Amino acid sequence: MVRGKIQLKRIENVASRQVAFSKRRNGLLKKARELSVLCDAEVSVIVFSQRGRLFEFSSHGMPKTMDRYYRHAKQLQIGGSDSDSHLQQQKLEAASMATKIEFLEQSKRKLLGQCSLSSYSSDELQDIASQLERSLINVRAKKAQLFSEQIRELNAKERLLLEEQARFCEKCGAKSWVQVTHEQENETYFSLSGNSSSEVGTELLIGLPEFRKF
Amino acid sequence: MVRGKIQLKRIENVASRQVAFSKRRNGLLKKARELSVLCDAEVSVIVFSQRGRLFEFSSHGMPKTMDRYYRHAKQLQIGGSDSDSHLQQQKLEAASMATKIEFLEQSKRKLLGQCSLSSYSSDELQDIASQLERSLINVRAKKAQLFSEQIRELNAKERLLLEEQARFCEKCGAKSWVQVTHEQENETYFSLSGNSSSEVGTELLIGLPEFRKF
DNA sequence: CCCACTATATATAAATT
DNA sequence: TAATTTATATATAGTGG
Repeated sequence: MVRGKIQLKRIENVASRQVAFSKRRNGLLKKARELSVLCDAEVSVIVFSQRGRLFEFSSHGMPKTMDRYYRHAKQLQIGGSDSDSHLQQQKLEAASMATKIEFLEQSKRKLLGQCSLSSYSSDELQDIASQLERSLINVRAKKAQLFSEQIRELNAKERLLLEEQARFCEKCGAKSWVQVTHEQENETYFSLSGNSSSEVGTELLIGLPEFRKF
Repeated sequence: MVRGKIQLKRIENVASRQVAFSKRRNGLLKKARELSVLCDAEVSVIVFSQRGRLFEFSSHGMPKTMDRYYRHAKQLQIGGSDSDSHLQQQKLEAASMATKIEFLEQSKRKLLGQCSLSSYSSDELQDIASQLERSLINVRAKKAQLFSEQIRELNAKERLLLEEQARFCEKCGAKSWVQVTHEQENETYFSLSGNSSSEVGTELLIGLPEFRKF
């Protein structure tokens, strides 16, 4: 900008960088305010300095803008299904993927220390990843099967108990409280045990620790 | 700025306003990019035009920055918390979460293996792998917890049945077949439900060959 | 960290095409 | 409607407090 064009790359000198940050940050926020006022637009700017200090401008309030941003993104995804929108979808997905990768990179530092898989080749790591995927499916299937068996056993036993109890009741001419409640709740409790394992993906993502926080 | 200072107020002429919006919007986004690159800062800009079109810049990914913003705001809030700022926090959190959901759902398919992962670096693949690993654990824990709860319910019900039946037996002076078999098998079948449910999955998983590799 | 100065690069309002 | 030009306002790197 002055006395020598700047290069569009990180300023290496720390002091210069800090000064430039201060000036340009103010400039950016000023421009943002001008844009919002002059052109009647909704503008939000978020800036984090290297040391984590927050600077912001928001013409309509940050939550409102963030909310609108979310709704806009959602709309784009739902959008029509012409031939062209497929390309857009691809682009969106690619962008999302990059975003997701950033998330993973970020959460790595937070949640895990560095382990030493970095010596593996890309292909090897890909193999590991897909293997883990298959493992997940196998494990889930196996576990589901095991638990389902247990539950089936319990159900069978309970049926026996109920039948026997029914016989007792017949003899005694009374109806037990337990029998009544069981009839009410049986359906709800055991509907899960028979489901398939094909929806691994959804559950997997939902299970992400970072994701849970929100 | 040119040929007459601008006033910091809405441009009334519609055409002029739109032209100004286009130019200033580009300028703002450029400045934002420059700030992020030159000063190594995390910068996000969201602009909605009057007609609702979205323009954005985000140096580190919009969800990440929104997430960081939310967490930062939350931190600040710890000091004084009036009822209004709490509501705003809720909204912020919701918006942040929703955006994150959007991005995660969009990228779900790709991450879970339908695209070739070979274009990613070793580190990135490592992230994905360990994320899957941790996700696996979470999913497993959740499932185990769910099933354990079911089993615990069943056990509780069965105890009730048995007690009631015992009372019947007392009256009738007989011992039922079901009661006998239950006494034999109770230990084996139901040992899971008594102790902590979180360990069920781990034991299961460690026993599987696929998991050992990681 | 912020302020002030200055020389220059950039941004942009308005006119033109 | 959008690109190009022009003239001027603004932003800002470098410098010194």
